[in-house]
Amino acid sequence: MSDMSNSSVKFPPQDSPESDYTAELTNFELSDYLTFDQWLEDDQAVTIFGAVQNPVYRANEVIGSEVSQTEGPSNTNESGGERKRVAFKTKSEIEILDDGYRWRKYGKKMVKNSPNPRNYYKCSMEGCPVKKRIERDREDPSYVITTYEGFHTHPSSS
DNA sequence: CGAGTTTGACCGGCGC
DNA sequence: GCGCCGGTCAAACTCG
Repeated sequence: MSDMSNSSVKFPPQDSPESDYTAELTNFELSDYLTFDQWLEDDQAVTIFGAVQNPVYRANEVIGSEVSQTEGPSNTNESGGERKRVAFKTKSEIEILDDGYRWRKYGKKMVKNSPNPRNYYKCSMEGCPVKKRIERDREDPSYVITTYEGFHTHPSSS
């Protein structure tokens, strides 16, 4: 499968109405093998998918803003353990989405509940605790589940 | 030559 | 206490 004539990452929102993605995320069913602390709200998801062609890039901005606003009023404020885990599903044929950051793959694991392997990425920048987990949907291989953990403390440099 | 990828091994938590 | 399962490490290899 190599129908990617464009070198740039292209997302299919143009092909389908964004409302379709909204419904997709709204009716998304959380699998048993997936345990996320938080999923993107419908509103955020809609904004993300309808704003740019690269939802991952938007997701990073959303995560950063959310953490900035969340930091402070926390009854369980761990010492320097501020990590935000956000996950969302995207319809894409490729799993390596260019979000403006450089990632280094540090592991691949085969989950039992899914015939597809799970890839573990970490930001190449040292001091950046951001980790990314990419996995394909078990029922819809056309969908890619991306999970971000933490947020970048440095500007994106592609 | 170096950064990044690959792959199996290792480890720690949890359930039984 | 043992086995399963998910996550990480690290040595070797590949590619630019």
